Amino acid sequence: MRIKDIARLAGVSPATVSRVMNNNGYVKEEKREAVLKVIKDVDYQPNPIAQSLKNQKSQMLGVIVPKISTETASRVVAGVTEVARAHGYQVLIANTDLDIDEEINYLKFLSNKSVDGIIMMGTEVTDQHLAVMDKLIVPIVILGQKVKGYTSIVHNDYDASYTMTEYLVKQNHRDIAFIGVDEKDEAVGIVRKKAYLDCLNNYKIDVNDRLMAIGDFDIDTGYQMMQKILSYKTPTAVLAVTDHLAIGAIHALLDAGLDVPNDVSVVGIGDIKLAEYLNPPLTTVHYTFKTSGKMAAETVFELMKNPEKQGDTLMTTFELKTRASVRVL
Amino acid sequence: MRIKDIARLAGVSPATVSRVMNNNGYVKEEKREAVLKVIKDVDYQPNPIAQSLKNQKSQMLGVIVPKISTETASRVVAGVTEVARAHGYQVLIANTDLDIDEEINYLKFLSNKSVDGIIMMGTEVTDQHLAVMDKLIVPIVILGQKVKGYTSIVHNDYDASYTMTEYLVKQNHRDIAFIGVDEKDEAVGIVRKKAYLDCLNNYKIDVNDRLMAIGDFDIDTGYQMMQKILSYKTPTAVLAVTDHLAIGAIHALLDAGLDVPNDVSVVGIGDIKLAEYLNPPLTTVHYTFKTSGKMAAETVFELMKNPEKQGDTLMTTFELKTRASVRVL
DNA sequence: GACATAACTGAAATCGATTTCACATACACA
DNA sequence: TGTGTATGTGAAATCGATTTCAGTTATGTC
Repeated sequence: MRIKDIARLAGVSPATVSRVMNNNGYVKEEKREAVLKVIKDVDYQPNPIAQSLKNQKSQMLGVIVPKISTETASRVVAGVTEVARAHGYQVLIANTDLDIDEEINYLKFLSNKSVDGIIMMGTEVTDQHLAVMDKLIVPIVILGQKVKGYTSIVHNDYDASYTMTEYLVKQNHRDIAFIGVDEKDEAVGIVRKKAYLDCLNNYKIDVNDRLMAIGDFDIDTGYQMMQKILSYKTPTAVLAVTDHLAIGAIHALLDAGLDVPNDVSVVGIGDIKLAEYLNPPLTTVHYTFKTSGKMAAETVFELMKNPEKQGDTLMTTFELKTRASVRVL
Repeated sequence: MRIKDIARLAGVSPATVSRVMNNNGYVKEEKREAVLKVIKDVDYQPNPIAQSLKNQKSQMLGVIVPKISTETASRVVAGVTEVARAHGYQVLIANTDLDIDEEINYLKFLSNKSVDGIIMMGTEVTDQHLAVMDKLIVPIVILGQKVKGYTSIVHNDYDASYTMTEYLVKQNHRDIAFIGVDEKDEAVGIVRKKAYLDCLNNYKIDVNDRLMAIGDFDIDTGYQMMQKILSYKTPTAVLAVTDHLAIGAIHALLDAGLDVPNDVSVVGIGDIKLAEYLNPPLTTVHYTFKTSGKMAAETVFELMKNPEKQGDTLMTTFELKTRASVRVL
């Protein structure tokens, strides 16, 4: 069913049908009703692709995620889809599976008027990214990393990590181990570590390199890094920069015959869904990822109207979740 | 940059540029090179929307999910995107947030030649669904529920649940409580319960209604249902039809001063990522959701080539994961 | 050298909508 | 009764690609 068919059935021209559908221009009441009746009878829905071509907008938002199957990404996408739907938009998912080249390919592809706006959950933003982003004709919002000149929505990594560290200090911990990730990830790798270091310095606590370990994002890495630290010394507390790393650390401690939190306290960052159901329930920092997704989408719609507003950095809130994985010394 | 511009720059007609891009028809080697050079110089990428309109396919797959932020859904989507990418396809996410009306709206919208194939992760398939699905012109694959006349990919809910129950029986449990969900969800609500009942019957174990509770899908429900069962009697084992329900049950047991597994054994179904890191690690059934997503996508591509093949039911495998949450009596 | 066939090319039609433009009719006001 | 404005309508152009069709040139075969 094309608009031509509707026009024929209603005894009018395609132009009139279009006017009825889009509710603009003059249409005599009788004809309007005739058209609406036909539309209803045959359950006509206009071809969105033809509309996109003519209107020069696709009514689609592109979301580039490093790995859709993570809790963080899927919550962000949930937020984005919610806002998108409210604007009558669809969401196109570009799942890069942590492949940087794919990320750039998708940026190019999506930029190509195939979506009206892009939300990128970045881990690493390279010069290659910037080169492609510079040529983008649709607005883009970066989520999770701060990129100069582009609108970014960042989690308050510094304050979150600082608050978490400070919390341990205030529970009288002094031997606080650190399990982090590679510095390629600016927000998690660099910022969260800096906050840890700054906090220790502010409280005049010696920083001990051998109590610090760096690795990947997964639970296994948390386990191994914890083992590595234990082989040197048993700290009284451990700050892991993600909850998954914290889970790995807890298991390494348990396997080493230590009790959490009685022998060693452990905290994470992120507040994954199951954090409160772990044993012990994990003390961590709660980020509102779904809200970040909503913010990102709303900001993209903002930018679609006012492209010159590009460049702001918005910061999401966080909340300390104190649970049973920390002991007061 | 449109194809016309490329044509002008290369001194040929748009038709020739198209022939070069799509590698069909005759093009003299020199012209081909000239065109390719221009394409490369200006980094030309054809407008996918115009292509979709002309080619009558969008190179997009639509995925309707009840809730993208669940582990199951996001893993399925991960599988779908992987296969889609291999076929040069994009993935459109329709997140219904468990709203049945939205599900039907999306079906209508997507059917409208806006995607070339649909994958629906259904919970409940109503007559309204069927009415819309009947009119669909693009292939559809239903994931997680069996729907007559349509290609479905189902998890082997019956065998999984039966195997899980039988496992408990073989560990000499006889008082096996059951925590299920509403029957609106055919696969989880009906099939998994039937398997439990059949297994008990086959082993001549009396079924006790008061050891069975039905509710929603979340952890809290698991907690409450377990409390309800405990108020009647303390069973020796509990079968929860999802891992989340199992987690809720475990917490209710712990809060009631009972030990898992020494006082009560608990098993789930689904094997969420953290199942093995829970305390105790949860005995459950592992489903390959990402693989299901891949299968679904591959099947859709199959159906795009051979629409007459519609109607098959494919079953995914599962694997019993025996961990420490069960004790031998 | 004649004729068939292959190689090559671009103008124009097409996909399905929207919008401009030109034109027609109705209505108001002097 | 004329003139200006509001109302109403459809033919045709347009969005950016692909493809058919008709026509031209090159190549091969007898």
